[in-house]
This record gives sequence, structure tokens and C-alpha cells, in this order.
Amino acid sequence: MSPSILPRSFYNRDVLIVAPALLGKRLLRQTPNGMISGIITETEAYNGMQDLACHAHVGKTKRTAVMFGPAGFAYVYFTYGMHWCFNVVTGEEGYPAAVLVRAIYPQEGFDLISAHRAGIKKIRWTDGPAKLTKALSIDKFHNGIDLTTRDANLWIEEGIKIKEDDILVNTRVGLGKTPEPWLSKPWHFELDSRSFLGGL
DNA sequence: CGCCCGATGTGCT
DNA sequence: GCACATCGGGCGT
Repeated sequence: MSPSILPRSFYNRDVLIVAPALLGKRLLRQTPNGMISGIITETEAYNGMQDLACHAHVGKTKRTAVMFGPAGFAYVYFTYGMHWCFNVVTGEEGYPAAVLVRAIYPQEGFDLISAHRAGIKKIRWTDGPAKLTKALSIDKFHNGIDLTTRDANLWIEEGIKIKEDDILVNTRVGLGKTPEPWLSKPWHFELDSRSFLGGL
């Protein structure tokens, strides 16, 4: 295993620690046609059965089972009839929590991304959770895969150094009718774009 | 830039 | 039935 791949111990911590810690890390996807990668710039934490915005609040079902498993595995779900979203499972086995990766800054594989995102302006290639999965060809076949090896052609490595001051904290996006206090939890983490552009 | 809306399938009530 | 951790096009500001 490459020493730069994030180890399971990175993920096996509280989701509220892992979500901001993922900012600046490198998401890599080895496709049959070449490598695609990008720097993670936006994440959100979904924290246990008590969190009514977390899919796992309904309990352990076929859909949410991965979140109840050990840390460092991918939770990929289908939504709105056409979109895939990519999460990483965190924390102890049995406690359902995951980080939604909401945006990345493309680094490698521009030709492949351009093909996957035909007709879309470069600035909009990967600035949303379902946009980045389409750009990287992430779908149901990645649900449950181990992110701490290269075996499933999808993993996360060390990336750029981030300063605490460059992390913007906000409430989570797109929660619709989720009740308080969950609606207003400051569990959305984003890199100030000026910081990572300088760090590349 | 912002708001509005249609697309489109699955999971849970 | 209906809500959904969304997206992109269209149109007004």
C-alpha cells in the first residue's frame, strides 16, 4: 500500500473531526482510460441515528447498512432519480456516520472529465456532489468499497496543507424539511478558494 | 447573479 | 404515494 493513502485510522474518528480534515486531501479515481483526481474543497458531516438529516436515522436497512460498518468504506447513494452522491464512512463500527464529499478542484484527467461532463463549463465540472461523481464515473459499483486500498480504483491520499483559518463553516445544504436542531447544525465545511489556489 | 421548474427512480410510510 | 444530502436550462434582474 502506498504510504500516502489515508489509513483506516484517519477515518476511524468522530465524523465532525474527519469532515473538515478531508479538506485539501486528494480524491483519486483510476479509470480504464486513465487517472482522474482532484482536491477535496467541500464536505458535510452526517452524524448518527439521532441526526434526522442522516439517511441512517431510519435505522439499518439495505441502503444504510454501509454506514453502520467500519470506517474507511464508501457509501454511494442514488437520489432524485438520476444522481449519485459519494460519502466516506467514519467512526466506530455500529455508529452510523459519514462525510458527504460535495466538491473537488480538478487536478488530473481533464480530458476524461471533459468527456464525462460534455457541454459543461470547466468551472462547473465538479462543484456539486452529483457533479463530481459524474466527472469521476462513481456509481453504485463503488458502494461499500474500501477506500484505504487501490483495489477498487477509488481512494484518497494526502494532499495540500490547509490552515485552520481557511476553513469556512456553515449549515448543511439541501436539507429541505429536516427539523431543528439538525437543520442548523454547523456541519458544512468548505475551503476558502483563495487558499487552495495558492497551495496548488 | 438569482429564482423557478422539470427530469426521473428508489426507499420508506 | 411522496419525499428526496441535485442538476441544468430558461428567463428576469
